Amino acid sequence: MQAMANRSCIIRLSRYKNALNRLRTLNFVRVFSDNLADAAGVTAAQVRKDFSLFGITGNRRGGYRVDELAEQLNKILGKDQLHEFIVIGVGNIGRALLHYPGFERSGINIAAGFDIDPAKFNRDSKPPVLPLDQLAGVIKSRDIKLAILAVPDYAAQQVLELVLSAGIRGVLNFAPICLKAPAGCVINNINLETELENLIYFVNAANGGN
Amino acid sequence: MQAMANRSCIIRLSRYKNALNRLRTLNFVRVFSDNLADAAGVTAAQVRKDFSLFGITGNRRGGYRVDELAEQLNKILGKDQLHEFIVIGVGNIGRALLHYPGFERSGINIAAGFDIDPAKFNRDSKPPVLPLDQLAGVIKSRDIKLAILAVPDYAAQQVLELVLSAGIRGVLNFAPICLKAPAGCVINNINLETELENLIYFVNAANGGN
DNA sequence: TAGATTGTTAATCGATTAACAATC
DNA sequence: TAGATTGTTAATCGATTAACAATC
Repeated sequence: MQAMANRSCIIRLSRYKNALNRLRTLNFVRVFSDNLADAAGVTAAQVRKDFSLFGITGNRRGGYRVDELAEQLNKILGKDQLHEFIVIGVGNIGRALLHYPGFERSGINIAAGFDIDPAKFNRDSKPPVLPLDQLAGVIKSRDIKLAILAVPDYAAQQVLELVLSAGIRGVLNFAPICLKAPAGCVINNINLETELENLIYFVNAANGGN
Repeated sequence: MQAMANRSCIIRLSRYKNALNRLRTLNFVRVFSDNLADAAGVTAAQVRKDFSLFGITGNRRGGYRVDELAEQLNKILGKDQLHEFIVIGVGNIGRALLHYPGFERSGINIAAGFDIDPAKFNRDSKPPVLPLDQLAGVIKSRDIKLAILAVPDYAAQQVLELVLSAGIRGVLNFAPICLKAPAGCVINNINLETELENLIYFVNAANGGN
């Protein structure tokens, strides 16, 4: 249906969606590209361009209906269905994600955590924490397609291959190593150290650095 | 000295730097733009272009010396000095970051955590967790310029203003709201829900969606 | 209708890539 | 020297922005 959208475009759609949700709680009925642009920190032309890419149309003169627009964006972003994730590696970051309260209200469910350390196992916790050798079984029996990787760098590549062979199609990787996505699989990397280095660079550039 | 580098460019520099560190442990002496390109998932031309932006030169025919290059990248990325951060909001994410082991070995020190909940206070823990009203004092007395924000969305804007007025110049924001950077201050946002939505979109686009 | 906003096309801008002379 | 790789310029590519006719 639509042409190819890149990562930046989809991130903007998420921002528009979040802005709309706020407008919805304020009982707004209509919104203009101008308003969404302000909320998302982009230009109005960009908003309309993004919408046109997905065939989203408004009303010349009357803008967009908040509820209709929210529904269309939700559908594009998969918010109209529940998504099940697993978390692999229950260390600092993994544990935080297992219990992150923001996921529940946004259609994201953490089915289970996995670790190699028996001290971390807990079959009865809210998302259970299970041994790694049960990973393939859980993925297959519950048909899970999405995983969050929060293992140490030296284990990341091996664990990646394990989850991919078990049927995972998308991975959000927190391990501090840049994993490459094989064909038919999507990998997004979040590297905390890199993010901080980035911040440090631009703070230096803005202040001392110039 | 150098022209303006954008976020993508600096992220690539971090990747080159990480690749170099791995080469260093393997006792490599020289490296070619080609090798770094493979490691970072970019083209060799991109590597040389990035270097040229920062006046980094190699040896026509002999590539780059691993140790020299690593040193130059480290300097650009501020790895030649220790950086002190504070963490505001000691919930799931905040607590994970307070104790994230990866920071220590990369020149990043978490000076303290802050929260409003007295149950979280702990003056004696490794990074201490202090009440919010001590925030301005700590920032000023230790001349801290960098903060990680991990508070709920409704508190984020207010806390941002608090830390900025206390002297913070750079913020890594995990609160699920897009904070805008006033002039002279850098804000990088990491929105976990947005990241997962992004992943979901591209997994759908790669499989069902087409 | 008159006025305001969309949807889309064309222009601009910036970043990536290709190419190749310089040179180690 | 001959061969290989850099450093840089020019070409390409893609994304953002501007502009404006369509139209509610």
